[in-house]
Amino acid sequence: MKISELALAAQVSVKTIRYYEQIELLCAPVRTDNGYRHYQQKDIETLIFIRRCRELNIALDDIKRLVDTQQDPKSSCLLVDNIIAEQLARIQQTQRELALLEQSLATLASCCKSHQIKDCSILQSLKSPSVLT
Amino acid sequence: MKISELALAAQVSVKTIRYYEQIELLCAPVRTDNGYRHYQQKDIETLIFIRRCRELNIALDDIKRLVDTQQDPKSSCLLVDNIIAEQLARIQQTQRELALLEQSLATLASCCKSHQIKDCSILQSLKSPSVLT
DNA sequence: TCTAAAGGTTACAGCTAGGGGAAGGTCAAG
DNA sequence: CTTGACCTTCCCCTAGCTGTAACCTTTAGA
Repeated sequence: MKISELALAAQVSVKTIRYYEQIELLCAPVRTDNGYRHYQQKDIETLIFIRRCRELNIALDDIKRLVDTQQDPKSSCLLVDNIIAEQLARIQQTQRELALLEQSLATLASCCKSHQIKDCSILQSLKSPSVLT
Repeated sequence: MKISELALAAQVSVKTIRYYEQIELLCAPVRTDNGYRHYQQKDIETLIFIRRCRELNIALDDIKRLVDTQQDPKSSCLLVDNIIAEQLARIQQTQRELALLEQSLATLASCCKSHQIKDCSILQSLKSPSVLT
């Protein structure tokens, strides 16, 4: 199948497919006589797997490791477990940070009762250190 | 004062100060005879303001608008209110997305009881569409 | 048969918000 | 006089793509 057909089947853009090949996340496919990339059914599965991982916000480097791991059916699950666990930990950490940000912003958003810049409590707060400590 | 002194006073790296000047977020300072940048007291305040905004994850473009707005003390607070409100909305949206991600990852992390890749439930789940729908 | 649109190819630039490091000029202390 | 710390400009690097240009191939319609 051609690249646009793979893109449609896996719900990934043509640009992205070529990018994945460039960073060697996807193997370079055979070419037809006219130089067009020619893909196999198996590539759809791989690409869908990659898309799922991306939807979980897993970094391309880690996805590469996951794809490689699957080449050897006898290898251990440890790598897989670790990548998922670390990703979960990262997301939880980000959530904690965003919760603090949300607090600060919510406080800030509700503090301005003025209409002119010179009296704006938001700007006052951003100039003094009280907001973020 | 010299750039390193400004950097210390505002708790921002020298690199970052030069970058802010380059993107015209900070005004280019006067130069001393040897070509060194020479800053005023006022620059410390501006830079601290910018740093506070960055700590709230506000984009440099928006910060630029906030800095510009402060030049005219008679202008309205609307812009300020909007930027803060939009930033709050963005962060809340990201929080909702991360909560979904966390769910998926947590489910995934706990599902693998195998030790070999070929039986790994995590990989199985990532190949089937069930995880993310 | 000619032509125009649609789709393929490569290569380069750009996005955020800076960080790293090279090559060279300047300044103060010992 | 030299050494080390600091200053300058310049360009490349990050992640994960997306946009654009220039060019080639295939396909459908007049």
